[in-house]
Amino acid sequence: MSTTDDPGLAPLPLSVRMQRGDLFSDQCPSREVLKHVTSRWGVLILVALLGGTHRFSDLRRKIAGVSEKMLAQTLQWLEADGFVDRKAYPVVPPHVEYSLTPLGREVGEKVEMLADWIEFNLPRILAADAAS
Amino acid sequence: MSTTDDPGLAPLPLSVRMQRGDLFSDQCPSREVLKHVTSRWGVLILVALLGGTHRFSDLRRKIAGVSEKMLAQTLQWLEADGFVDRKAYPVVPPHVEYSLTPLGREVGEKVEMLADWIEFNLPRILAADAAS
DNA sequence: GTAAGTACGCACAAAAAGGTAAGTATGAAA
DNA sequence: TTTCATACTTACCTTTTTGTGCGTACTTAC
Repeated sequence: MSTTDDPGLAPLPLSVRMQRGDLFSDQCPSREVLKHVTSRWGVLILVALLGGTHRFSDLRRKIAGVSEKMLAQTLQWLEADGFVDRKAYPVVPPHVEYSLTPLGREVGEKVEMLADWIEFNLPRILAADAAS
Repeated sequence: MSTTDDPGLAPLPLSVRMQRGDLFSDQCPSREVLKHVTSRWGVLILVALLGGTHRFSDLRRKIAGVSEKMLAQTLQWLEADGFVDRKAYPVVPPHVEYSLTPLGREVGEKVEMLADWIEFNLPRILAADAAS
């Protein structure tokens, strides 16, 4: 099966698939996409891949704390959304390379800006935490 | 109690609180902040508040699908992180106004850029979904 | 001979997130 | 007089997410 594991993504009419999404409405599929992109590991994967192609185990080592299961799953979400490109070489010790598609590079950049902002402004945020 | 409900935020030494965060490392507090900001309702709250001050029930109506519980909880996270300002008027039917702090406006803008990108590019993404 | 590395899938379990319903105080509208 | 609206909190339960450990097929290094 090559379809998504999510049974909620029934075939939508073309007219709907042409429209801009609306995150404020309940049923909008953009919420699913947002979920994948902003998921715990999705953010880190996108940022990591902005730095270039990585193998599965490279990502696993770079992103401290991910389990193999979650890394695989999140990569599959991002692949299904068209953000990540997976290239598998049928060699004996498995060899798979992950990279961003053009679409993935675009979201990745937005995500990275957010991630960078948080990293850079952590001190200001922690100061707020302490004051609360 | 005015501290966070999260027992994991023990008092950190000042020297640590001055440093830039690193999302790739496991224990970095920036991951907590990221979690709040990119949480299911956090994104929507920040974007909504970029449009101006809102009352609790205004937010509830604008963000289709949030429960009161999650709205309250997410607002508390964002308040503790210094992104949201809560102003309560001690009148009989409760009246509370939420707005963004300067810090909140900064993250909010990053988040909005991501949200906008997703909404605008939904058609391209759904096309990828269909092709998978 | 045996352990390690690779890129996962699967079953089971724990943890976290989320939803629902009810309660609160009080004034105003129906 | 019953109902509604406000801004939550709390208890309880369900759903979702995440982690853990094991298995795989084969090669290389020890």
